Amino acid sequence: MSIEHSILAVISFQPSTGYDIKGEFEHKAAGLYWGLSYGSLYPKLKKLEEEGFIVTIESESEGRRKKLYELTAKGWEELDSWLSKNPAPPSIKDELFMKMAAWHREMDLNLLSDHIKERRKEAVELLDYIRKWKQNNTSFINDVGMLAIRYAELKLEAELQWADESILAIENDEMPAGQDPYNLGEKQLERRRMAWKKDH
Amino acid sequence: MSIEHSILAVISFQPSTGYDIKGEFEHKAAGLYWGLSYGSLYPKLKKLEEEGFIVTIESESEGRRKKLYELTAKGWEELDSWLSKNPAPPSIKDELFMKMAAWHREMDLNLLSDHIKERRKEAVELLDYIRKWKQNNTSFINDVGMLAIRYAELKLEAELQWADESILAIENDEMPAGQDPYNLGEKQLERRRMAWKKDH
DNA sequence: TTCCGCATGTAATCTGTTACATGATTAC
DNA sequence: GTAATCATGTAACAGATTACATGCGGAA
Repeated sequence: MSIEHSILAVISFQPSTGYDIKGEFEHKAAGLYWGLSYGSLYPKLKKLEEEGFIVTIESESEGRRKKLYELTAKGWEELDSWLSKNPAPPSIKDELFMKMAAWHREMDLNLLSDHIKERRKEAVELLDYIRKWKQNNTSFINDVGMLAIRYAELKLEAELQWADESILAIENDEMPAGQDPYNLGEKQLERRRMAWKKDH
Repeated sequence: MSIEHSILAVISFQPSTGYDIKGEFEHKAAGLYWGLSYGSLYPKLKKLEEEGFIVTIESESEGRRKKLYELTAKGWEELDSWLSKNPAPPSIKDELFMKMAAWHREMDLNLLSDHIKERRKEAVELLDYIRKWKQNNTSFINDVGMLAIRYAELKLEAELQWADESILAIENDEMPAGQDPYNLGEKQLERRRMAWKKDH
């Protein structure tokens, strides 16, 4: 039920429309927590209203069709109870990690270093965005929020450090030594050759 | 199609059964890349075989029913092509981050520090697991794989550092200053009180 | 002989996205 | 006047999980 709670969290900052909420997930969050699409957002808002966690406090204002949602007492209680519960461990899906784990001897290392450079670029951009955000004098960020931003910053700095180290290692051919007790690396090459012969 | 590729990647290490693959995602990966359930694994293996990326090389061996899958030439090609493509940016879903962003003045900070301590504990365990893994002399890890492990290590170390910093900050009441240009913090408390009065 | 690990699979369900449909307001 | 942004919503589809169903082999 985590997405529903995130919606309650966004509304807790200030009464918001579905559109506002989507924006909050798109920009502020940029890569730090997950996004959501209108296709799931609007049905969920409807459900949260039916269940009494939120209410529409404004509708069809100034000729323009819009619904501003606000938390009810029940909504605040639910938010507090969610905040109190131990958060689930982070779930990370990192294709770069998977690809490195699967990288094999016949793959060009320059390709990998391109991937890492690209990742580095993304990290620099995000880091830049976050650093501006925390002193833009526009967003509401309380002291705990600052701790959260520091969390994101440290992780990105670690990513950057790793990227620099790794690019250097690849370019200077100073890769760390692996381990291969059953000689699977050699067997892998052999299996590849076999597959090739068989299928061609 | 990323999960399918991860399956090909696991088989590339050595011919594997569905059960083996599940295990690889469960243990080795522990929090570093995503898991998958039998409910999606077996249908995908079937599909990959139908499409000619993998073949069954052994079946019903030693009386026991089992299927060992191996990559075909087409499978190796698909794997190489996937490795060559720029990996998608990592997707992170971190409830702790969301909760901190939503933390408000009426919430007890000791609860938050408990959450962070729990997170710290998880990070220590994972770090310990990874450090043992990279010198267990049992797993096949090549030089690029070592780079991947270093990646995970650095991120976990950053997490640890942040946790220590943050717990200290909370306990010594030395929280970083936030920003609140529109005084939303005060308004939030007022909105809470209003909701309470209205609904009770 | 009973439990645990190995091993495969399906059906119901849940959760979310993409693409589509609609329309008002605002900035250029 | 026209493009971008604000704004809400649905239907078809994609993707994955949970729970269930089955059964062998080895260890205690």
